[in-house]
Amino acid sequence: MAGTGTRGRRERLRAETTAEIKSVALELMASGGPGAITLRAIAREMGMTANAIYGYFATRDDLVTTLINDVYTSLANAVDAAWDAAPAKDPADRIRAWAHAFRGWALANPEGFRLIYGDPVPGYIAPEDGAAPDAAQRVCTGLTALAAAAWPHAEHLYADSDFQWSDFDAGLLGKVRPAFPDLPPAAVALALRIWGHLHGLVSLEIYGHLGTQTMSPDKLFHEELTQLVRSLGIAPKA
Amino acid sequence: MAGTGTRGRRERLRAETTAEIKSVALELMASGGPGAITLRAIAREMGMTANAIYGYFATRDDLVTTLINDVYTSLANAVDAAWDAAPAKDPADRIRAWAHAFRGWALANPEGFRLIYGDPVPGYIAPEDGAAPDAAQRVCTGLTALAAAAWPHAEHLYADSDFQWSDFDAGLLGKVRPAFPDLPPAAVALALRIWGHLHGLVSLEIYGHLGTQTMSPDKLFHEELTQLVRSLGIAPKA
DNA sequence: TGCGAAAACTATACGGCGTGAAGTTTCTGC
DNA sequence: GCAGAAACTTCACGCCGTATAGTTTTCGCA
Repeated sequence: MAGTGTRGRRERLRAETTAEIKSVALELMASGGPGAITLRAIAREMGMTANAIYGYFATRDDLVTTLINDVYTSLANAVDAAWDAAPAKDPADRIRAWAHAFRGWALANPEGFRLIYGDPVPGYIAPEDGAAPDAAQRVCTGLTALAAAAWPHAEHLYADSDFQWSDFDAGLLGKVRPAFPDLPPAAVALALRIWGHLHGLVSLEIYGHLGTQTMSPDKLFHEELTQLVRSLGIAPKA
Repeated sequence: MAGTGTRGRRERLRAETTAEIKSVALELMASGGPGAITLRAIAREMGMTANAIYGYFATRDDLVTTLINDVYTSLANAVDAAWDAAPAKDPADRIRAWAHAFRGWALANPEGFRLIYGDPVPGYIAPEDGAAPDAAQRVCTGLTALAAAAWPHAEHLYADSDFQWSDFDAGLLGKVRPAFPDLPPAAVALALRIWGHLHGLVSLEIYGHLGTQTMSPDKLFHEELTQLVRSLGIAPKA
């Protein structure tokens, strides 16, 4: 009995230290950008030696990967929650809610956005599996739900496109097709296009390229959503 | 006479060395990403000491700034050339040419794209003036020309939007308004939106986020252009 | 033509980085 | 109580940017 208790204690301490490392790393990223994530800085902040961290993460890239996983999951949670919270009966509102959640999360976590979608740290190479790709697929699945909501209105726009299922990643389709059995491949293309549109505007804004051209990125994004909803054939809300 | 000749010689040598530094830096960037741009690596490649480079660039950030200026100018030249080469009488073709030039340049110079639109090197802070912002405005001006070409067809979509001139950067307007005197503020918003759309798709592709979802980014981008031209009210080419 | 100055470059050094190897302390389970 | 594992430190290496001081090459002018 005491044995399992003490083993639990050690594991708990380990988990706490791991959490603290990640938390400190996120703080450093928030204050100094992804480039500020250094093992030595983290260790300094925690009163340890840099090498002590190697007991928790095999390499700095491993730590970054874990952070990306956490951050991407947080983004996926945010947009999923917004989608679920919006009334299902109004596709336009749901789309707007999703998009605003996406941009809102990015503006609230600009360094996280950079970590996910930009160059995180020089030389870092993202692994092909793990929580981050899963979260990316959750985001894409959410986008497809968005496209599915609009598809009855937008279908005619894709009458002469020729997308095949083989144009898309099997992993993504494995989640999407069971959820939306009636959706054609072109609807996935629409989802990716919408992703591109939103990502582009938010990305330009986060990286400061939009701020040098317009004073009202808010208004521009709002206009984007208005036009998006309209182009999907859903009547805009009054 | 000999004096001016020899002075010219020294200046020429200096210019050649400067050019070689930039060229080597671009090679390093192409092979190892923006993070591979290190003074020591450049010097090693050139058979010099790292400190010798300080005679040409005050700091590494200065070198990076110069590279960004060059690269951004090259992008602006590419899209401008494509625009000028396309027949003026067909707005749809011109828009497609511009967009394909944009994506083509990005795919041909992915590291350059990252250098311009991503985090170049950790801790680097871009200056507010110089050739790069100028090139950015050239790109935006080109985009506005694109929006202007489509405006007669697209105007009705913006009937109930409320953009003001004060929503946009004075520097940009200084170039845009004289060139297109009849264009309303909403057309600039349209230009920025188009920029966002194209940038988003290309950015996702360059950073590898699109490749994990679709096997045919080409097809997706082509579809984007088809829908873009259609949404602008220009009849798509058969 | 020769000399003082300026420009180009090297040598050395400092602190920060990721990381590997080896040693030390602390805790755990039998 | 003690073997062993886990946590952590110390030391080391090579990389980076960059500041300072010293050296060599080149130039302009008398």
